[in-house]
Amino acid sequence: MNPSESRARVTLADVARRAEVSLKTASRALNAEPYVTEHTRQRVLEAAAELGYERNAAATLLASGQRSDTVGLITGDLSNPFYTVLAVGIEGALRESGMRLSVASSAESPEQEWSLASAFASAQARAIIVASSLRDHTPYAALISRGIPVVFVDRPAVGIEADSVVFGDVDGGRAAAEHLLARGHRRIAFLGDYDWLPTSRGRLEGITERLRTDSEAAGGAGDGGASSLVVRMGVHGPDDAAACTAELLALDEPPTAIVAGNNRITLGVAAQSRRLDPGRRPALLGFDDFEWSDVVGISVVAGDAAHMGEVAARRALARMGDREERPTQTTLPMRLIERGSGERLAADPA
Amino acid sequence: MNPSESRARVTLADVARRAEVSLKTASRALNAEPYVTEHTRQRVLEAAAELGYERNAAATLLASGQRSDTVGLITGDLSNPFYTVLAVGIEGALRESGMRLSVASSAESPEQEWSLASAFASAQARAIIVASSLRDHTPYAALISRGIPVVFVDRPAVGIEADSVVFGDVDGGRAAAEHLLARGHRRIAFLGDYDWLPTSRGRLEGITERLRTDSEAAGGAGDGGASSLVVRMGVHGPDDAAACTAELLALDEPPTAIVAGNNRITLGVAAQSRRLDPGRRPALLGFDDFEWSDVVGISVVAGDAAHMGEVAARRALARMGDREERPTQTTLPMRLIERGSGERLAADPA
DNA sequence: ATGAAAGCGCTAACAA
DNA sequence: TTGTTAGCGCTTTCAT
Repeated sequence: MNPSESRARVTLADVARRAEVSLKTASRALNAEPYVTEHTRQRVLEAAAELGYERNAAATLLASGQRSDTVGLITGDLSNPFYTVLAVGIEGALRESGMRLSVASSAESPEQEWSLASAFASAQARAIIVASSLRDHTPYAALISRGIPVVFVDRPAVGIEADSVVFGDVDGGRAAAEHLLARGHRRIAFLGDYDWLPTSRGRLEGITERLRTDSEAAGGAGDGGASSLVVRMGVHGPDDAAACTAELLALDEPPTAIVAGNNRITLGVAAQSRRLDPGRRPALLGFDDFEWSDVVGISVVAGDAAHMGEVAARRALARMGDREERPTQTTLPMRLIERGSGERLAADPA
Repeated sequence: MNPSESRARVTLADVARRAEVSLKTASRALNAEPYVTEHTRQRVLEAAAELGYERNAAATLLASGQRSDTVGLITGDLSNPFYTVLAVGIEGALRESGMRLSVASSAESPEQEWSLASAFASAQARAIIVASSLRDHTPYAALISRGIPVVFVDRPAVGIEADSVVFGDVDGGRAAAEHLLARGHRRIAFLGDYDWLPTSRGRLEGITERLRTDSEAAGGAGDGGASSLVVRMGVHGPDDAAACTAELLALDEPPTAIVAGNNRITLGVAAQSRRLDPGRRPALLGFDDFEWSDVVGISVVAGDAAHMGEVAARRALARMGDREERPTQTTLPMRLIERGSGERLAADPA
């Protein structure tokens, strides 16, 4: 039936037979274990090469009862640069320890995410790192208790105690508000992603808090500058953000500054605001950095995604050491990077 | 030793015991196979849930002799948007067929790449899609003959006959040259990545060819406009590209137009050229599209990466159907997208 | 230094 | 409809 190729899988037994040694000896030779004569080792290696032998990972895993050397990463969007930079950070840290990274995407679907997590678990993944789209993470408790370390990144674990590595979103929000207030802005808009996302909430919280403080001070001093915040949540993706920006700019009293809740939103806002005369564009402050931000001149409040990845990977690695320590919550700093768009002053009220 | 958790793995046997059925019945119930009473199925499912059972994928794979439902993708750079968009395209197509995608990065190392490919193979991956960093792909022949479909994307297979899906780089190069010539440019620079990369070579080839044609015509007609091409290959990454751009612009007779060989190079060139007065910036034409290109106003010659991913995935899927067809070479079109930077005219020689 | 036997957790044939 | 018996390909004891 089969024209030319020898399709039958080559097994270790085949190699052993060809090298005229026992199964175990072949196994030892191939695994570079001690107690094999150099001579026999060579014989086995040759036989394996001639036969085109390739170890069956499933069998190895099963027989040894070990877990694989792969760590799974689940993100909601393979193409979001934030997550890909995160992935690079994770990979670098894992590589140092001889581990591999397998990246999968949930396409932001909670069901997909859980299905992927289960798949990783049943494939004996060594650990799972997840930027979760779930609102509640109790299901993950089962994986953890089964001995699979789970590290939550970017979005903290909800409903269970687990390791997580996140950015200081609230502080970031405060910094953003502070920055704009200092430049005279009193009508500020915040465009945030889905409002159940911890990042969106945190960033908004920081902004709100800082503006409230300002308003109170203004009220007390009576210097006339009570600030107002327009909030649009549930803005998902660039197109949505562009539409929302257009709407805001068409208001009677449009905001003089816009804060974009993440890199996708920043793109939409920038695209839309670019249609205005340069002099009439609102100040723009984005969350999360991106490669072109420098060229485009967009100021951002951002954390180091690659570093977040490293930290998360190390946490996972540490957990593999089977230490029964308490879960840790790591918060990484965000900082404001000035590039022009966020430094535009509020126009003087004519 | 173990404080609180019941660490022992729960096996199918445990579930069967608890449900008071045989191993096989439990297996059938869990796999939704026919010939199980609704009643017993429920019992088994409950038992599994109570015990926190999770199937051991390694054992399943081994026992069934099947391959897994995962397709592996190997790229050189997890964070390059070109590859991540490609990955999204692949994933979408695979999802329709119930397959999963596992993405891994070779960090552009040939050794890493081969190690990953082997790992995918021994993990029973259903197929492998690779944007290869290898100069020669004969090693992949072994995988293919072992029954694992391998599809080469972005860079064609070298040294073996295998499926590949690439862009029409040469045509793209021609289009780029044509576009610039039409706008009066006669001193053009091309910054390309490593010169062994088929994409770099092809793009350069197209440009060279078109310019040669032009020069011959000019020579014949004697209209004075023999064009010159400055080529810099081995330009890898934005920083390198920026440095190279600076160097070119400092020439006595700097190029009036720059063609950037890929998206990373485009970034570097744009960043550098931004330092000049707007009126003095060279025309810029990049290869490969990227999200911010529209906002930044950079003209590009690009193919549809997501579509490439889909096509590659479908090719892989088709191969899984065990058809012994001949390998196919698919070439996808690139088109030129005008956004401003590539339409600047060559300054009149004063 | 090498080998024989047992079994990892599961599914595939067969019975019953 | 359910259960029994063999393995899948490999690594482990425990000999030799």
